[in-house]
Amino acid sequence: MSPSASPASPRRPLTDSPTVHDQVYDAIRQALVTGRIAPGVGVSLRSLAAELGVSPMPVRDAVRRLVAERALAINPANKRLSVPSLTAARLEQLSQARLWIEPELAARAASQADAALIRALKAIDARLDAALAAGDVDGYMTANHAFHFAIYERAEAEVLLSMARALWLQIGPFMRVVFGRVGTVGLPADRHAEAMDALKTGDAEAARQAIAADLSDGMDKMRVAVGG
Amino acid sequence: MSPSASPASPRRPLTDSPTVHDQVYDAIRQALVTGRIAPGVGVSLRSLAAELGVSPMPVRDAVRRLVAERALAINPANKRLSVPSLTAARLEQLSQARLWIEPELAARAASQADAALIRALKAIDARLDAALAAGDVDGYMTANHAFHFAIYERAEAEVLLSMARALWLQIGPFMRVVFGRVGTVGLPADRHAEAMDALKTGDAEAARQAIAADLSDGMDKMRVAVGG
DNA sequence: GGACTTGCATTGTGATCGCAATTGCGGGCC
DNA sequence: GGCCCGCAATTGCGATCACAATGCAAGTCC
Repeated sequence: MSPSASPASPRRPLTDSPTVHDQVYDAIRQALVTGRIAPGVGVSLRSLAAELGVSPMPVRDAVRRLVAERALAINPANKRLSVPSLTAARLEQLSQARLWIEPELAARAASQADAALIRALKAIDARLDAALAAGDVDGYMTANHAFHFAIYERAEAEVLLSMARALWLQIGPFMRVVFGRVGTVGLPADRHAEAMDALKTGDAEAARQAIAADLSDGMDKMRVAVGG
Repeated sequence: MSPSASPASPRRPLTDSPTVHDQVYDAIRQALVTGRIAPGVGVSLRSLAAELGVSPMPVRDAVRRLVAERALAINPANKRLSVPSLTAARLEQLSQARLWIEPELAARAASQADAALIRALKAIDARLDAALAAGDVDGYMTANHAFHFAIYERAEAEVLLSMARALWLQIGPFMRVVFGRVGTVGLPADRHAEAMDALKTGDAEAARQAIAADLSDGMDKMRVAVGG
């Protein structure tokens, strides 16, 4: 694979406003969340760089960042990197962490919510339903992510928010497994309606419960998809 | 800054077994935890590299890693990096996260504890007391860190363990503030004894309570040091 | 005398080069 | 025919170079 062999589609004006590093980071992040990089298989730094049309340097930086966020794993012996394998133990720990952090963020956001947030959430939820009806897995997952973090960002809790981001990044491959096996059907958005109601009335505890229930629903599905 | 130290020295004991990146990472990490880098002041990549006698490249990698772990912050405008400032909101969030994750790790470790662990903990606690008596702040903090993570590593929960590590890294500067103002006195190690007893008997709930109490003690002190 | 502007030094970023180590594979040997 | 050794390609790591942007400071003009 020669470095000058793929200027076809990935050759983009990468040097716009953000740095190349950020673009590479987002690209790999997206590839991870959408499951384009299968867990277990090893990927090489140079191949990624060639695929993105940049030098290995920003790729290395992005990979280090993702490794620090536990979204990528690196074999100590090989030094080769791969996606962490999906084990029941990992899923259980990630679920437990999410079940504490994310309801907390929702509860904090309840006191900060306003009409604009509710409107934005309704719009996102509409996109989510549309993607669900169309069987658009990527669209559903994007909208679901947007819905949750539109809430969480209102909590004004930067530390917890960054932890939630890291958890979503790690649990992305699991989500892909869910939709790959059981499909997008059977994932009701009722919890989202409950969450929006709670935010509208500023009820922190109700928001906490709604998000906790939403997470539990999704994680139960992941559990059956992974564990058996 | 004196880059004439050894910018091009071909043979250094640095290239032993671990990589230069890891050494730089550990060096900056230690500097952060021990408070050698004061919060708010900006540090430069090249100055760090010159100080460590390496090229800016592994320093950049290490800094990216630390930024991803929220141990360092980077100004979006300046692009210059600094230690995150110590705010009450940050401390409160970090405390809340620790209060959930670390007792959980202790509880999980309770079922895995054996005599060897207890012996190791006793040795660490002895070093801790010695440092406390001698007024050795660095020694105390090192021993305290070792005590907690000797327990946590027994939990066999890699995800939660890495989260705990990141939290300690972020809360390090706060700890330095505590010892800079109120000194090392008045930090009883009784909770450590409680924790060891709980681990010895395999009592998960007692271990959880002991670690939670230990954290609460320390964080109360940080709270008064920062907020008041 | 004070504020603005212009010049230089410094910083972060990205690319290319060189090096050591590991992997994969082909040929030679038993 | 199977196993083992050795060579080549690939990979990651670190250094150096080059460039754009920012910070700082001295000089200049009002």
